[in-house]
Amino acid sequence: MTSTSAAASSSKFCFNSNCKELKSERPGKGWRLRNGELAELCDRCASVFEEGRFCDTFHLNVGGWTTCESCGKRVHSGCIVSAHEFTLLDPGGIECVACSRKNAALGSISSWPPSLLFHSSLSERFKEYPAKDWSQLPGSCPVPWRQAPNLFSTSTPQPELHSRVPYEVDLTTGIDRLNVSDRLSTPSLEKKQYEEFPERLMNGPLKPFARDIHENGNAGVNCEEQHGSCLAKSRLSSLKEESSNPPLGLTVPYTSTDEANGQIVVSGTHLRPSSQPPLAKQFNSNLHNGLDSPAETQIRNGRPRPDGRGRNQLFPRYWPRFTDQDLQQISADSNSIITPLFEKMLSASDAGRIGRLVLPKKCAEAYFPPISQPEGLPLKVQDSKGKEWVFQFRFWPNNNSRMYVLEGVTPCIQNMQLQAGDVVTFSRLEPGGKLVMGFRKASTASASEQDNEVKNSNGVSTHGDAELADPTSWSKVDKSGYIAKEALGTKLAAPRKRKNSMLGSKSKRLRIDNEDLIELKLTWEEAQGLLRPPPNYVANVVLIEGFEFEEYEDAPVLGMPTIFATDKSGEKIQWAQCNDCFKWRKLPYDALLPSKWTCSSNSWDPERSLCSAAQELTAEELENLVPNCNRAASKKIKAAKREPENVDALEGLDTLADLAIMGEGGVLPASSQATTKHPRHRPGCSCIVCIQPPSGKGPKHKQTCTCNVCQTVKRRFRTLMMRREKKQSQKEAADAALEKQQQPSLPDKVLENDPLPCTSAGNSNSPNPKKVVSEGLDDGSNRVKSSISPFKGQIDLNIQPEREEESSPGSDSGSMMRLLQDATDKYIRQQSILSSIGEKTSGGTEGEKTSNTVDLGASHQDTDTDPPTVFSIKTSASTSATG
DNA sequence: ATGCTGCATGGAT
DNA sequence: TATCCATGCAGCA
Repeated sequence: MTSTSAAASSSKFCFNSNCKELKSERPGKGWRLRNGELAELCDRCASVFEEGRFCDTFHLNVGGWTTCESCGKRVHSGCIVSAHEFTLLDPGGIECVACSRKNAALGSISSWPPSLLFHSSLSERFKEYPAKDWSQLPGSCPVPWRQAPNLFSTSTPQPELHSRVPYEVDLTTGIDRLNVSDRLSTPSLEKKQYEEFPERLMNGPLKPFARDIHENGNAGVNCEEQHGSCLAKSRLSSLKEESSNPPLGLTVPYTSTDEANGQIVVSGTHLRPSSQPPLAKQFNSNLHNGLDSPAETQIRNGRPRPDGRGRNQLFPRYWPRFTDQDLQQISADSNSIITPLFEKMLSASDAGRIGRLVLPKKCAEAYFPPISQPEGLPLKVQDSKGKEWVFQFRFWPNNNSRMYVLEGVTPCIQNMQLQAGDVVTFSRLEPGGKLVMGFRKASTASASEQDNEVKNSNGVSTHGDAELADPTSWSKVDKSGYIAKEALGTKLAAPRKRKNSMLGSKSKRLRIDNEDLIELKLTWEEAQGLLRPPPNYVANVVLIEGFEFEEYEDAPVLGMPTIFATDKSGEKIQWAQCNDCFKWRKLPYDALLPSKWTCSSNSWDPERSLCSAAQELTAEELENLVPNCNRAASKKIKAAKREPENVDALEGLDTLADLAIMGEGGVLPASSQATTKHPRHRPGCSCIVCIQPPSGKGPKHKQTCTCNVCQTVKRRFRTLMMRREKKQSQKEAADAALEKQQQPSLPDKVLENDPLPCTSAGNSNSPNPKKVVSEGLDDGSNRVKSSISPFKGQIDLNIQPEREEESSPGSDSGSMMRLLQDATDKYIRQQSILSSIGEKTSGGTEGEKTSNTVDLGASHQDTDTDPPTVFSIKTSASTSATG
């Protein structure tokens, strides 16, 4: 057969053995051969085939004719050419396609495409040649015979076809889809498994999509039960292969939620009689009796389908949850049905400029054509707008496995305006089997989409803008740096960020991640800067080390980033940008803005309470304001390089900077770390990583240095301390409830000189940050340092607010910490003095005090000239974040 | 210098 | 443990 079929394309003559005509230059295509190729026919035979009269014309005198049990029509049931023209009936006999459809529409029992009979062989074949010959499947494939076992064992790869033929399933037949869907079925047919099947079926809220019939069953080509048992066995065996993973695709979150409300009906209840394959209804009826449905469900819903290796369970995160409205619209408009296949949340890499979308392996193997060559093949995908894209579907060898990617997705991604965190969905449009790519925005999903959205089973929540903007939601949001960053409006680079648990690793990559961690913490700090008091809430002002802090019992709101400045008259003001017109409006210095603010809310300046009002700030002035932060940093660095006094500056703050990083990250970064910029950092990034000159380069810093690095380090230090204090404060409050208060809050001096750091006995009900800090130093080394520190705040730089559960840096941390502490002590003392006299002295000082609210990246200013501000810290938030 | 390509790495599951 | 997959990165154009 192989040789025969091979002749299909090589011979000059029509493939019809009853015809001796020469093929034309562009021979007509007939039935699909077992090797996947299409029989090439002369024009006449092709025409006859197309009209469905091939067997009638050429095989009349050949055996194998059977009569349809319903209508009596004769069908050449033993012929590859007519394989799709009939279905096999359970009691025996056959039914022609028309009758099969009709009966299916009437709710008859399940039918299976005859091709399913070969599934075991098919899957077996795919097991051996997982990527062979599937490129042909997309084309019209009226017969399943190409999957015949002997073929599988002898078939030869045809990479040329793979690379030539874009994947676009022919609408006229569905067998290809059947193959697509079931090609992963496993071969073993164990009766035992079959017997288990119904039970398993009933276990879950299985409500498969009617459309599965399509997927399995070739668009209306009805095949009957007789094969069903066989098929079922085959499928059951597949299921069993996954038995180690009971959830399989059977109890599917979205199945349980879709049909009920019709939201995911994409392929089910929205079917129209006109287009809905009769089998659909039939299928549903099967569901009710629990037979066969699980497998169907699994397939239909894009649930895990066993692959040749028997390990093809799709992870829940890839389960399609819904089809976006556009897709549904397409479905409605085109009288077609959409079957969600899978979805994937875009990673930073996916959404990046490389244009490569990594496909989940199992999804790729389950729903995309098999590819044997790394080059893969072009894949046509239609987007939700109907626009067609051609991606290169290919793979890379990877650890004896494959990594599937779609290349060239950048235009599409951009067209859809997708970013990391957004979700792309892959569906199949029926009839036709065309791949359709939809999407779901992570942050701007439409209301309807949000409504439709089933709660994410894997816990990935899609935060809408509203949710983020909603102060009440803030408290629900994890107070991690990521969320904070998100809250700040910064796009999340990797929504499903891997847990950072590689501290101490020597790997460069891990070190980079450490830096990432640092940045995240800075982000938290930035988030603090955005916190605003809740409306009508009077904060408790706490003075800590000369700094005023506002404490809130309730969650503060996320305020809008503003630019603090001083106007020409010397008055302290701030600039805020309207969310609508983006004009900058001058506001009182103490104005507190909601996270979204528009001109209409500008009650301070009625003349500019409309977006139409001109902007007071000139472009030049604005330019001076906005980029100040980064410009100033670079200026300072440059200036420092020029200034001899800076060149030979003490290493104190340098050390402080390093140690602060170490403190954050838990390890002292290697010298190379400071030079390794994480890709996430962009020009203009003002985080500690980016503003640090490469190790060994850049200026040395004096204690009085006011460069950005020093300021940032100091600022961070303070923030850390504050967070620590707050946590301790809360802890103390809790402890206080249990312990007798032995002593009122101790004067600073007492604490300073208290050689016994264990001062829990001296707890005070009123939070005393200074004392709290010392109380929090339950680590032995910390205690020592605290006791020897002249620093009245008893701040131990070894504290890692974010890592309180972790031990302090390594054994050598002591000396480093001393250095750090020394530097910090000096610095803090200076700060205290400057603060107490209320002078606006060095920019560094002022910057220190304001940076937490001001240094918010692009929209915030360099802190040099900013007036003192207060920290807006939500006690509970801090606690939850650190605890 | 820049972007692309193919593969390697390693954390997460 | 094996596998997946996000991402880094060397080599190349």
